[in-house]
Amino acid sequence: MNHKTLESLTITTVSSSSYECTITVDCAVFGFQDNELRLLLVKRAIDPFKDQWMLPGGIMDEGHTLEESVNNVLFNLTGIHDVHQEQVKAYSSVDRHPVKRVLTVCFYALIKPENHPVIAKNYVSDVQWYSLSKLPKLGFDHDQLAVDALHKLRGSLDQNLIFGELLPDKFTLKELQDLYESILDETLDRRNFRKKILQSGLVIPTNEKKIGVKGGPELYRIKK
Amino acid sequence: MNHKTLESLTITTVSSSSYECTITVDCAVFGFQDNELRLLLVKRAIDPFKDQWMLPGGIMDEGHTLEESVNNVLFNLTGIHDVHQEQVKAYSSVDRHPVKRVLTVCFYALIKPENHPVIAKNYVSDVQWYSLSKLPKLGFDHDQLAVDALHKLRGSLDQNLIFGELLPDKFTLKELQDLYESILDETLDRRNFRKKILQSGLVIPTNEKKIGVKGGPELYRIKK
DNA sequence: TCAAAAGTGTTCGGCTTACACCCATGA
DNA sequence: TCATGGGTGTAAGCCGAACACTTTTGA
Repeated sequence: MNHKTLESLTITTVSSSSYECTITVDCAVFGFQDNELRLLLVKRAIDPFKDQWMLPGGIMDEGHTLEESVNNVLFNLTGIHDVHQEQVKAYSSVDRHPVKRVLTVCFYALIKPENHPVIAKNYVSDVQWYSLSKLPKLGFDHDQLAVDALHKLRGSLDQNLIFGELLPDKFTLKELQDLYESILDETLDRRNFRKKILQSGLVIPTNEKKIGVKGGPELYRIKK
Repeated sequence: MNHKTLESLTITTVSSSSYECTITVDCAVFGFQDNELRLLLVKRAIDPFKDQWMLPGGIMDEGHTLEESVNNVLFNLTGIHDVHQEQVKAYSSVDRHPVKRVLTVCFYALIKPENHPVIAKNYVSDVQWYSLSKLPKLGFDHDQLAVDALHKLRGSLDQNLIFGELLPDKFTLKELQDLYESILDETLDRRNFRKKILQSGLVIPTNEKKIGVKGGPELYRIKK
């Protein structure tokens, strides 16, 4: 443990002399496209890390919470708006930003890409959905943030109905299974998967069939 | 969604004009004492929230990470040092501190109270271990932080060997079970609990018996 | 008509749950 | 000696894992 800063902490109430630090939010936006899980990356148009891919991120603005700032940042960089997000973790290494000290809180969000066309805005020169298996090297420490966000997403698979955020209103069980397999990065038994999902009662058939697909699969929707 | 601050975010790289904000850390320190889980609280000696109980907390100091700051804060307020902690969540409501805007990252830590005598230091007038069932109303939004920290602790019960941080080197299975029951807030079947723990292989007998207790229970220790 | 994908049930093993009596010890 | 707590085993139900064939549809 480091006690070098003992003195600096004897004033422990918040006052105008407190050390302040820039706070940013970054967001791992996941979408399900072409039957696989994808991550939304932006290419940065300015230094540092000019022309490198990274998670969309930006400063937390005055008078707004972290969550509100995530929405603002996503809109300003990619045009995406009104997403629900979950907090992953705060990162505080003193050297994670080369110019000045920055504390970052990372989030993940789940969206349906077909409902959210993306466009590069402001200091971003490009926006792309990347397959998780083909991610480029990311700027800053965003490789780590992306890994942590995926782990968090995985961990919440059982609890939440996260698929509702990622799939269209009507979907086949095959699509749902592909989504699960993408997130977990493992293959699942089709019969056991169907049994588990249908027994949960969270997904119900619509009595419609998806056309243009061999086998004529039933379409399902989230209950309620 | 609120787009009022669109303009303020068009400059999204970090610059000297970025909005800055005081960052603090708070820590829910859990200890196992008198066969129940307890939470370490400090009584604040200064305004705001003078004379109210709360989680120990303080500012993140320049040149140190959040984790290092937690250790510094705990040492400066309670004398506790060198604890391992886990991050719970960041809190960013704009009005959570009555004087100025403060972003707080909350942690939890697990310690053995008998190894960490506590003393009130600096702006703290008292330090006490509180049974979870008898917590007072806490200052700031610390009621919420405490609940969230306990949930996080609960969630990590299965994965980690967290008991190693909370129990003495040698302990009885009854003590371990009491710890689990305290954290989960439910009663467990004694035989099933023993079976599960012993089958896991993470706990092994020492061939010593605890004296001063009826029944003469065997003492166990964490493997390796 | 053929290739591809959808749909469907059963068995097995392991894990969790419920449950009651005897033994060791301190008071 | 007695009251308290420690220690032990078995049976039943539940859940997850493994596994193959028939039906539907688009090409």
